[in-house]
Amino acid sequence: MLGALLVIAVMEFDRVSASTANSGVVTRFAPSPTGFLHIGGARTALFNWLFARHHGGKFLLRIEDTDRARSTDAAIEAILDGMQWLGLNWDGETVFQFTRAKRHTEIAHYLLETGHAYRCFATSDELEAMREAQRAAKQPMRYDGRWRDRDPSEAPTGAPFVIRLKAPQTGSVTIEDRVQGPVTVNNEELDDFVLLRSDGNPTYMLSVVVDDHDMGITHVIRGDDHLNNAFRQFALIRAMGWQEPVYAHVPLIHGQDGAKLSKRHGALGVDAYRDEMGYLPEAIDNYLLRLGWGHGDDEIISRDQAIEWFDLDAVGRSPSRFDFKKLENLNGHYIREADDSRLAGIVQPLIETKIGRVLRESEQQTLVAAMASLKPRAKSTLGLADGALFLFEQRPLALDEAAKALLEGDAAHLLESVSSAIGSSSEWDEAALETAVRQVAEDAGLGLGKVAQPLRAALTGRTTSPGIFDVLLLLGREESLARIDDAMAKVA
RNA sequence: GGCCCCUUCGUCUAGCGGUUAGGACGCGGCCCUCUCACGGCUGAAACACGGGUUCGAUUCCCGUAGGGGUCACCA
Repeated sequence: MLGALLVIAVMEFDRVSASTANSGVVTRFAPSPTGFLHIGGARTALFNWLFARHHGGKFLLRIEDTDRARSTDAAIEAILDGMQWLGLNWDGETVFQFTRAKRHTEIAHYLLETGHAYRCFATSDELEAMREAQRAAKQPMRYDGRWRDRDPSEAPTGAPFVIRLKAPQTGSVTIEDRVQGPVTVNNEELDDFVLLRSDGNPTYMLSVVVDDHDMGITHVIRGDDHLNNAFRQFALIRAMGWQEPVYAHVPLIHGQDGAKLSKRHGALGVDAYRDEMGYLPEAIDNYLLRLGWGHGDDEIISRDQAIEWFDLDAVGRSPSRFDFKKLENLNGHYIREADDSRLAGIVQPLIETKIGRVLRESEQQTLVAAMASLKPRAKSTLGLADGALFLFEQRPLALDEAAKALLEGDAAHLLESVSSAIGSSSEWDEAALETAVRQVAEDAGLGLGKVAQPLRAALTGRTTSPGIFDVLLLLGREESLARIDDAMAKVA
């Protein structure tokens, strides 16, 4: 019953999409949920999204979950979550490919009936032997068409079979790829690939073509590891008499060493870029956009600008290497531009984890206020959290080695002078604090730095921090004086 | 191995027959400066190689080398 409804729905969809096929751009991102949304997939999704938005078209999402053994719900979650985080919203309902298996099967049988496909009874062992022989003879390894013209009655009764496409064996096909340019392959290079497995399940090659057609996809933008598949899919599309989509095969992203991106280099899930490396989504989008695509000398490109400028013709044809340094630089830029309360919201849980307690309301306000002076110093939200940590640490502060060194010598006297100078100040604002501290330095015949550094060590436990007057302001009078006292006690 | 694709500073790229080969990241120096950042100025740094075509090639063509992708009843 459900299946019947599905078929009707698909046929309906089919008709609708066919009537709109020429009027607008429809792209899709079609990940298989066998792992997280990795950075290469994210870029493919971004390009599809930008192209669709640029043309005022639609961007669809299809989960290719036909490999039941390897697909997981967790992976689906990770993909949807990652896309939302990157701001890659898709149009319409998410299509789950597995739910359309019946439709795919029907197409395979239709092809069989119309003579565009045939049953192949060759066993796995038999095919393996064939490939082994080809390997030994240094021949290209491909299915030799042994059942292409044989009568199915020659097979043992009840023997399992697959359905293969009867692909053209002569001539050639040229794909006008929007990124790769015209690419031609001789049909003899292609074999009769499997449409339907012996267990009756459709293969990826069949499913993609049918789904892309039914979903009205006009532009297939994907990694160039699929370029060879495009020729096989072409044969299938033609056998069905369908309209071919425009193809754009984007080069893959490589690691810093030029080898294919692997876990070792950062082919991690986008969630790792967020949680473990502290990147902002807009930084990742901007970086990914500039990887393999350029627009003159422009580097910092807003979302709106990207939509306006993005074009497939400007996508390069050579693979590019992933450079964390540049991503980091972009991340620093976007952190500086980000809203303070948004950043505080990202950083707060990180801080709470580190100090092992929840931030009070007043502390949350301090955190937001601290962002202005912390932002220009951070390259990641992790670093931002680390920079804010001193504000909420418990007294007496644990000093790092360099900070301890700063408190040696006559630091105690200086701190005492500072303490009484700022402690007696009626105002606790930047102007008053600066006047007071500078006066201490001048009286001691020292530069401001000689006073500010020990003070910084006392107040933050570190040797680097935002400007010393910002620190004083953020900490407040009571906490500042108490920390200075702690430090003096420690030195004495 | 067959087929397909690629090749401008270390990296990402601009260039689309005539440029002092531009920008960005990173790196060095200087400035700013209470530290670290930010910011500003500045320096070093590239057309893989060999043939053509052309008055002239980074740019067009062909090789060579190097790199990548792909050759499943996986997607």
